[in-house]
Amino acid sequence: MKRYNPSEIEPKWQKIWEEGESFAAQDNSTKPKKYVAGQFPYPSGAGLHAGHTRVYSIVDATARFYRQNGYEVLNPMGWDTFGMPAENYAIKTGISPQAATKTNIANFKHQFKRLGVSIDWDREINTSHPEYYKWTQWIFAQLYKKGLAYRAENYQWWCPIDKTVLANEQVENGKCWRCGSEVEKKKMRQWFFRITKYAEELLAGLDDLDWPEGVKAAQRNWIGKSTGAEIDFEVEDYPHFIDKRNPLRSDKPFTKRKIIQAFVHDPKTNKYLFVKWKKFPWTSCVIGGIEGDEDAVAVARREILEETGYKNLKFERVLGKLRSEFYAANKEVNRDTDATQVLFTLENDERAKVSAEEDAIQEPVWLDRSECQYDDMPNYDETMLAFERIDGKRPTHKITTFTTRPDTMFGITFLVLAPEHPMVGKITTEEYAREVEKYRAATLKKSDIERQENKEKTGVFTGAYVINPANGERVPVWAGDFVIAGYGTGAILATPAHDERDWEFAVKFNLPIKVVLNPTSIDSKDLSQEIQKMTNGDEFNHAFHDEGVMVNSGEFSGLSSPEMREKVVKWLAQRGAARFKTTYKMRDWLISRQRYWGAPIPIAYDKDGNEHLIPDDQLPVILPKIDDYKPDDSGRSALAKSPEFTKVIIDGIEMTRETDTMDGFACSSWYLLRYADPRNGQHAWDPKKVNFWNPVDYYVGGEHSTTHMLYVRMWTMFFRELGLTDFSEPITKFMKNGQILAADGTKMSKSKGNTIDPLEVIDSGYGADALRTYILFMVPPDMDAAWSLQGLGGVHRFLGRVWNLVQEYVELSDASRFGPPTSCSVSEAGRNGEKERDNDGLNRIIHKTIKKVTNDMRRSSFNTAIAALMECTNELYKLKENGFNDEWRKALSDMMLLLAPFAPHMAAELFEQLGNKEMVEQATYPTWDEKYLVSDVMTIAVQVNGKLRATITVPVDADRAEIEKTALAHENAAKFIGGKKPKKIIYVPGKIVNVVI
RNA sequence: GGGCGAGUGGCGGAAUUGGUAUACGCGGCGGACUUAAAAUCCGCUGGUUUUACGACCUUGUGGGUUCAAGUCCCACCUCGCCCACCA
Repeated sequence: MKRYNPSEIEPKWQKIWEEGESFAAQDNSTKPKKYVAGQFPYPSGAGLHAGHTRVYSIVDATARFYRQNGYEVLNPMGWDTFGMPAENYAIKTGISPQAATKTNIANFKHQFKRLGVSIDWDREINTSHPEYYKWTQWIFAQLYKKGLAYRAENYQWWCPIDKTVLANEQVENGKCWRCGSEVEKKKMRQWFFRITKYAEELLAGLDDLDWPEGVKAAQRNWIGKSTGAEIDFEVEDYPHFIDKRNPLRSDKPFTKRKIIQAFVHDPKTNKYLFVKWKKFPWTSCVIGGIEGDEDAVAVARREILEETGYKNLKFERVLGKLRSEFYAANKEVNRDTDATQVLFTLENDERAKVSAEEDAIQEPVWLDRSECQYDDMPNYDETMLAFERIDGKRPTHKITTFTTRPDTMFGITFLVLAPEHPMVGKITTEEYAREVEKYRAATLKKSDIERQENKEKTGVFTGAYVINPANGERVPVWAGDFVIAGYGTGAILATPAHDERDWEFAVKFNLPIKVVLNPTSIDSKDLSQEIQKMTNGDEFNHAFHDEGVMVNSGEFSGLSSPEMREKVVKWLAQRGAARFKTTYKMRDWLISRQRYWGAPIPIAYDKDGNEHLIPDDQLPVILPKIDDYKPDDSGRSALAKSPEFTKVIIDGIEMTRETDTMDGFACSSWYLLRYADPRNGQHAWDPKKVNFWNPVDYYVGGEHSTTHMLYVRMWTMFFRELGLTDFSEPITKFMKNGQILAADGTKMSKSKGNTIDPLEVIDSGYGADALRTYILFMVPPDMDAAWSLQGLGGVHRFLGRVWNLVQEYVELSDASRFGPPTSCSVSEAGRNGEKERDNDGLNRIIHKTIKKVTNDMRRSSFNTAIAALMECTNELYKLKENGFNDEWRKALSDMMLLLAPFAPHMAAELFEQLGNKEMVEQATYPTWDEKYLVSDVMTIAVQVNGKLRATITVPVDADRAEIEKTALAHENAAKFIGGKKPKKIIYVPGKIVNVVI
């Protein structure tokens, strides 16, 4: 008897498959299609690892299963070849990425073939081949034409020593991975794809996908939708000017002076109250000095009365502030004034007597809006600023914040801007300018990791204030790096009593905490006390951020927080100060890389720096072979050093090419479509072929595919808009494969030396079949699993048993040495009810297994399917003690068909040895017949009060009464029933009798 | 902090719809074959208890629903993974 020797049969069948092109997918098939694919690999120099083996064992078992089940199956393979490793290798060794890639692909392909995977190699693609990236560039052009590819400024990591841009993962503790020097963030022009346009569609589409919930959740989280409101805060204006007619004199001392500027509006005439100076050709509003902490409004009221006699005034609001510097000749000082502007309405024109002194120098006048210019203020624009406020027009300076909790509006005690926020530079007062600038610079240097690790809040006061539009309160504005520039508006309103982060910030910088929300269970006084304790740092150290009832919120007090959210935004919206807003965490996709080894971006610039698409007939923009792959001093890729590359003529005009290349994710965002039509030289694909094969029915990939799969989805949505596909979701079912861990349960890594080399496993005598079957058997496909050599041995032993069983049968059958036929088939013996053994007859075993394996394959439960085949083998071993007969040939053949998706070489070999002319991978998958599964008896569990007390065997056609009678009569059951009358008897047909007493 | 998932023998795991928990494999023990070993084959293998039949306990912990719970509900504990100052 021949021993199982995979090293003999595996090469034999691999050769047959290759020569017969057994797995070529037919475009014009009339069969239903199944498109099965694993995420294509990056062919590294190290060759296949255990993870690859896992992915493609899952893919191949599924592909083979559907192929045997009458589907036209597309199971392609390609290479994701662009990327940093090849480029770094080239910089180090001088071996071109093209050459290294070629070698690696050849090695990967060879290794895949040794696994015996059923791939249609005619459809092989390679993203770094011009035939492929021509179309990647073409797709870029389509996106560009629709405004979905654009250039914008963006902060990038920059190493000043290497003079190169670094990716996030190349920055280690704020230092360059290569030279160890401190890196900084630099503003650079970068290319983006506008994926945010699809945010809502990407989110909504998830609901209908047959993907693992965890993967869907990760995408939802990545998209990060949140609904809230944008709220505008007027900056308390404080424009500064120097009186040009009265310039400062450097030899004179400075004095500070606080003043008010009082405006009175008469609604009847729509005029404004001013005073005209009698001795000078000046007209101005009422002006007066403030002493100490005096109330500006009271001062204004008094000054108006003193200077003009008007006394019935209604206070409207404080408008803001103006600051000026000038030389006051009469006092011989440089004066720095800080003017608070206050507006009143005239209720009636009753006047008091003005003092003789005042009367002598000035008289009141009523002016139209257009006439209102202060003669003593030289800068007309600054003057107008104050009047724009009088007119109720929009303020010139505002800060827009995003919040999900507008209900806490009345609890705002400060604002925080991201340090990078453009308003920071504009609003910061001179006094704080140095500190703010220092902080800003320090923040830009911090790596993201540092920002993450150091959770301690940092920030600086800008010196500026804004007005809370809900209650008119003055609110200080801070800059802090816990606010992220790219999210929302890069500015937040802080309600420390009701937000953890604001809380921390307030505590650290000793800012006020104002409670405006109570849990319903505690009345308002209680919570204030709690908060008081919190601020004292006692028992409580956190904010209350749940829903509740509003307090201290003006007319909104008493509303529930969700109710308030709606109402306060609507209320503010009437004044143009707020609007409902949905934001997404997801940013546009940055695709430009200052790297050589990628698909060149098909853009050129004219003399004036205008962008021009490379025309279609000049595609592809070929990546030229160069000698030195190092990026040059400009921080651009090595391509910039090639004048032949950079120079291009478009429509007769000489231009300079873009030297950035595209992110590898761009290349992998459409490869699943290219497989449907991989050799098309005229188009990216023929929609007819793509609409036949795609979307992918079964896609296998690792957990790091969240972004990859978002990008694939976005592109597909775009293609659908262009009419290039009929569908907008590219992947119908996704299987997230788990990792293979080392035997000690830790991650495999070269440095630890605990990796498993699949080729070594094959060569050491186990063979590809045992390797594949073991990998699928160890755990369900989506679970992590630790490698076990003993486990592999067990599966190898199982395959050996299958082999020996078939050998035994074949040898006996060839020699025609079967004894007289034994009645081991239910089809004959079972029906006649001759022998009890017939319940375990050949057909029953096989059909039971067919059913189990088929159903398990449909739900990708490979481990249990293989377990069923092991069980089947064990049972056949017992059965063969009674001798073989002719029925075994069919039974064993069927078993080979079930085994083929896992151990295709052995199945093919044994299927052939069993005398089948067909190839196992083309032969029809067996179906089960229920008639073999029904036995003439069944086993019923007997429970008393829910506890198992006995099992009884009854004829299948026994009726309920009979079964209950048998159950009650059972010795052990009767013991527990103890002669009592059952209250109730539950009978679950074919399974259980439960006697309740 | 947020999200997702998982806790079942000595180990990996099975139990698909609430219906005989521990399939299958590993490991362990015993046996057959062998001069011997390997390989192969056969049997036993959750715990406590019992001569035995059996009984009692057991799916992270504590409650609940139900004739019946690994499975459903509530609370808690532990672990893993992903995202993470996202307002």
